[in-house]
Amino acid sequence: MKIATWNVNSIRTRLPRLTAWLERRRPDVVCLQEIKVTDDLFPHAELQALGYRALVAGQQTYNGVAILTRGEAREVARRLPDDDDDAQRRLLVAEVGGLTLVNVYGPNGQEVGSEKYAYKLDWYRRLHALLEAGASPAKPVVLCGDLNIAPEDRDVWDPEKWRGQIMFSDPERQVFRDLVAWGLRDSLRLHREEGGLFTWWDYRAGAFHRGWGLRIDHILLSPAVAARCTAVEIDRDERKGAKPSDHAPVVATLAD
DNA sequence: ATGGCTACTCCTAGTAGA
Repeated sequence: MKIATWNVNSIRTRLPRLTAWLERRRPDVVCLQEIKVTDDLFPHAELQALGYRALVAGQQTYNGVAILTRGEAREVARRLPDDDDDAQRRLLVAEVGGLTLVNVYGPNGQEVGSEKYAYKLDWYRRLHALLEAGASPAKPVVLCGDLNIAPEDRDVWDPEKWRGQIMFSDPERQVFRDLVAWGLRDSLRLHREEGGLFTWWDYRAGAFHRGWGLRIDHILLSPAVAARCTAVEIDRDERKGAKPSDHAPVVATLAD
């Protein structure tokens, strides 16, 4: 079973690349972030043609998450407990293939100390509360998505330049450690120890070419799932070529 | 030294992303 996460930065703009990648990769489950489309305009037909059904928590212009599956999926939650109906669409929880799958698009935070930064930290506090109340690390849990947090120095192209900056500030890194402490493993680090494994590169300044990236997209697994995880890959080729997302997909393979 | 792109919108400038 292959589980993937990809911030596509607009599913409508990215549809040709998404469908080509799905045909080539054939993942069983795909968590998408930043689909930037309302539920009624989600491209169900194009994805159904490739054998995927979709759960969608969409929003106009900003945010929006979806889960694509080849098999059955049951929606469990589409917002944090204390979010109201028009809250930012950043969460989708489903039961898929015996797993509790938590698809996360973490707030960016804009700038350390800003209102959006406070929202980011509070959003993660509430996500942690959701996990505490509604899930157990003793069960098969997959939490994945664009967390907008680079957890360690080796996850940043220039840690000294980034230290204290958005996505790499100490409170944000603590958020990531809190998720791990709750009972999740950073799946990529089960297999790879080296630095330079990035999932996002700024569109500007030729950042991809220069290797100026961050690892902010993650697949976290509870121990029972981690034990089945045989490989984790970053499809960095998806950052190349015409009209790429600024994020690359991450794909975890689980043994049956 | 700075910013360098992309995608969105009751669109052609402003906001946001990260």
